[in-house]
Amino acid sequence: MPTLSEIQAARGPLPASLSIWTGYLFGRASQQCRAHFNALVEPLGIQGRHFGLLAVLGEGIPLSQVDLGERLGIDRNTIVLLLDDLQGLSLVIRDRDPRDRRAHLVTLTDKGRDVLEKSTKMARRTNEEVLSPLS
Amino acid sequence: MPTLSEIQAARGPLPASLSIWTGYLFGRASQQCRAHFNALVEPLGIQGRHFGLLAVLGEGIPLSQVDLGERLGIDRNTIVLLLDDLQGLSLVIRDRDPRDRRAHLVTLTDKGRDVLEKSTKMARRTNEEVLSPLS
DNA sequence: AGGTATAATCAGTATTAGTGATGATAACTC
DNA sequence: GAGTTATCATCACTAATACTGATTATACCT
Repeated sequence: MPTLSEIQAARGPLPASLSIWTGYLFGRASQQCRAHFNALVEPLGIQGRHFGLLAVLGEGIPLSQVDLGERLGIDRNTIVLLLDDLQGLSLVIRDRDPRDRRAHLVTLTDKGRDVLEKSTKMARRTNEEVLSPLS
Repeated sequence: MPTLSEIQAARGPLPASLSIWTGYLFGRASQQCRAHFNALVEPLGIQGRHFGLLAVLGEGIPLSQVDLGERLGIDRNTIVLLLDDLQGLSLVIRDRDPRDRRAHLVTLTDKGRDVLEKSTKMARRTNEEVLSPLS
């Protein structure tokens, strides 16, 4: 994996005065990755922010929505909305957890696994293209 | 400057399945930097997104708003709003460009230079603290 | 001079994240 | 085991931020 300064150098002429501001570099890089990836997965009906959920669920362990939120650093309320999207596309299922009937256990459907696979390829492509100017 | 994998390792237990998704790492890192920095500069009345403007203007070359937007990757319309904030705090001045009376030349005031200096220190502190878990 | 392009601004909209309240269930306490 | 408190998911509302389109002034081009 590249160093930050390599990334910075590759991103083209950034204001010199901002080179000390690492957070800015992260922001720019994240912005570019997101834009690139979003364009790639748009035909699948999802966005970058859905990918994290799919990827974590792809590990095969059914998780509650709180768990998902904590792992991904996403607010619980936002998780609800993102899962609504994914459920609307039949990519995930919410089942009551028999051990805790307040919670929902979220799992990928077959279609969800398929979309995860496809979008994982897109993620790799995004990495390559966004980081390609390096070496 | 550290490598991405070092940063990732330092950020704590991230879902393994997301390690291929570089954009996610950038996003998380950027999020943390912003939160940390915002808290530090809040007493100065500004936010992270204002810092970029101050820093670029701190180079001493008066720039038009379009130039600022291009350098920072920020929409022209958003630049207007951010400069409104900074002008409201008397940190910048907008003067008509005598060579192109459509454009405004934006420069730092003395107070702006002072705030830039202080917030630059905060930026350094943020870098250190956010990246400190590395060696 | 007339047509086209650009700079800044504004008003409106869209997107997204965050807050507070609610109903259901669980865990705890006595 | 009844009552209190805490937690999970959801919803409705709000806040923050970014994007769109229109407008005005000025420049450029021929």
